[in-house]
Amino acid sequence: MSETVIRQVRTGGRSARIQAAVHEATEALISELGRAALTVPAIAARAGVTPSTIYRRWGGLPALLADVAARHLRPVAEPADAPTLREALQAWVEQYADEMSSGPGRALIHDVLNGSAEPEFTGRCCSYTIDQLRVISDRAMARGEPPLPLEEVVDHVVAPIMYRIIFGLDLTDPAWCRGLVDRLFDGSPPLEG
Amino acid sequence: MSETVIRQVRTGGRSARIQAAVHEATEALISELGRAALTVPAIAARAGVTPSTIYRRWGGLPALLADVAARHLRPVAEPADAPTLREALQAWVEQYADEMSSGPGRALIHDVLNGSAEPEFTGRCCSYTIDQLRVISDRAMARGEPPLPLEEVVDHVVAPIMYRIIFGLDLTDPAWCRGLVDRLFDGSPPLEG
DNA sequence: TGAATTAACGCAACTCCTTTGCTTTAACTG
DNA sequence: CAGTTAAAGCAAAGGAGTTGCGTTAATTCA
Repeated sequence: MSETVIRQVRTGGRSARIQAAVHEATEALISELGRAALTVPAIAARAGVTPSTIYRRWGGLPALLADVAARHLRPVAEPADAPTLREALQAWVEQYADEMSSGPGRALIHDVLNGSAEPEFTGRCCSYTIDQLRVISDRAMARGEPPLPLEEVVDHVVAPIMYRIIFGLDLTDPAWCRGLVDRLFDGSPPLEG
Repeated sequence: MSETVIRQVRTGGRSARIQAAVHEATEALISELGRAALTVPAIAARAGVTPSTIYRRWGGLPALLADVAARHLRPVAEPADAPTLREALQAWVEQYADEMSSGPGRALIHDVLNGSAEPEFTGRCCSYTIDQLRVISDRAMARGEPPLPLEEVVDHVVAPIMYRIIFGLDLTDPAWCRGLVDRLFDGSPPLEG
């Protein structure tokens, strides 16, 4: 016997204000103390809020960090344009790999993955990536070029990069990233060649 | 002025016994209570150990879970053999994807990634994968077939699968996994085709 | 083999994160 | 503008995590 309770969410004034204050406080304390010394009570104090508010809204520190990280991973600008589709993707991949493999980038990814078992925050990150790729693809189509096969780009360009970052492997060779894009455009030879 | 202290680690009797007891207790409590209700004191009590022992040796619950998970992710057997290299890889990928995308598999991966910023446990998992692929490759070479390009297999077969699992995407289409291997062996066409 | 050394565990006290029941505030509804 | 009820504040209780110190036992070396 389960009652379906309609629970309306309040998005207005105070809630929005507190969310902003908590996010701000979190970012400030991360840069001041680092993640090691970060605690919910400390964030609450900085934000002018009681700890129980954070615990009830976010559930705990990992979920809060994931929320903040996911927000940071949202691209601030549209991907750079370039004369050709290949060059545009090349440029985007280079920047993507640089940002994600940097110290702060790895920390953000770590935070997002630690957030929760629920794919709430990870899903957001995937969407950001797809959105960027779609912009690049649409611009190219407007010039008469073929569209990007988005799924293949994710599988064979984005995934290899993220795999190495997530599993702590080096990503210092810029030529390797370019090779991923080249392989996508030029095709790959059958085995044994 | 830094003193380099040689700190020898003790691997003998008691340490090994306690490590085994703690691992056993962890696994038992995971299946009894689930990860949500899991705590270090509970594990310590079950293992007949004081909590401080666990905190000092592992550092905390996430690191302990990562250690246990990494141990579980170690392959129990050599990969299945098959008449040809392609079939052997095909079979391995199918099993790999099945195990990793299952509920328990995703939980183990999550635990390993949450373990620590240090690539201690993630590195182990990568090694397991590479080792399995190397076995498949070596067996094929003994039959006169070409070796597997290990790095390419990781980049274009393993990475796409792991990316989808880690970011909470579906992985229900077995044909998609086969397609990854086919693409590796048959090559991929250049764009715009 | 046996004594010396010291890494690792047990114990206990302490700190403070986390949870929870209740009250108060203020966002939404009609 | 009054009524309803999410969401925040407050405070107390519970429990996770930390640390200093004594004890145990693994390792080394004579």
